[in-house]
Amino acid sequence: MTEVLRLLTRAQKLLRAAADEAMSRHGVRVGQNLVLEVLWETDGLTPGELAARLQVTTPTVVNTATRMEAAGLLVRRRDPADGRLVRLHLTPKARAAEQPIAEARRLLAEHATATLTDEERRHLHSALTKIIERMTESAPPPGPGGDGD
Amino acid sequence: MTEVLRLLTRAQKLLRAAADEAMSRHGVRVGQNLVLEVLWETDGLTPGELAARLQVTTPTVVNTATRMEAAGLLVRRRDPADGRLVRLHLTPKARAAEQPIAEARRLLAEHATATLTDEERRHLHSALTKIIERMTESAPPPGPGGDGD
DNA sequence: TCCAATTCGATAGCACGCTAACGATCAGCG
DNA sequence: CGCTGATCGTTAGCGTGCTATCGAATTGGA
Repeated sequence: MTEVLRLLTRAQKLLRAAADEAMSRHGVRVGQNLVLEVLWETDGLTPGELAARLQVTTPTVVNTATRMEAAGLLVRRRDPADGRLVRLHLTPKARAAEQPIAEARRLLAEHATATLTDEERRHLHSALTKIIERMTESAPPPGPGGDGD
Repeated sequence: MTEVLRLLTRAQKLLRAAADEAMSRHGVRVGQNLVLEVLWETDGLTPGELAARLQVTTPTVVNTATRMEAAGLLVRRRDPADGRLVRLHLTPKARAAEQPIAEARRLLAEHATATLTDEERRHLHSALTKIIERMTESAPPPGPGGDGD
């Protein structure tokens, strides 16, 4: 029964490692590519907005942004209208990486699911969605005493 | 297509967070419970053996073992026959935590997959296994130029 | 027997996630 | 107009993974 948890962890770890290796060939780490995916679409977001879209905490985005700034992938600009806000803007270097990285990501997904049929992919998609819904809505995990069904 | 990767990451993250919270109530962090699971079964393993079983690197086990030693969950003993080896032995405290932690883990798995039918669980299990096989055997990820099918 | 190579665990340093606490800025009320 | 509270980003510190490197111990060949 707890086997599924193990499989999920293992699969995710393997995929993450493969993604990191693929991304690294384009000068981007696995966590940074998630930031890029959002900023390619909507440049100039704040760390807080980015964190909300990526479903991570703000400090996580701040740290990643610092590394990306050091790597020349983005620049921080204070919002002229609200001095509390910081807006993250991609550099040309980051824009140039869009196509190859998106392609690498697509290839990885294809590779990983190559031995699955379309129906199996749909089932997987559906099952994962159900688990995510389950874990988000009834967030309180089962403790001694039963859960809230 | 890359959607499945996102879902997998998100599901794993939610489950990990829930597991960490559940385990923390028993004084054990999520990474430590994996070490416990193995040592409950086979006490006195070396960090290297443990790492192989958990499919992580040795430094990861060493660090976790250090934290667990500080928490009074295990003790290190040098192997009398081979001075290079360190054997990890659980304390009574760690053994006492076996039942509640195993139960918490079971409840979590049940909770997470509560909205899935048995057939859906089998499909999920099968799909994840296929992905893991795919990623382990043909480890080299798809790079520009095609993969090795 | 003794030295070189191998095999261990430990350490250092990084990426990426988290919570807690801090400082700066803005908004709103008196 | 000024002060209080809310809202930001940042920093500090931790857990869990990784690679690279080091020191200690064992092993095997000369």
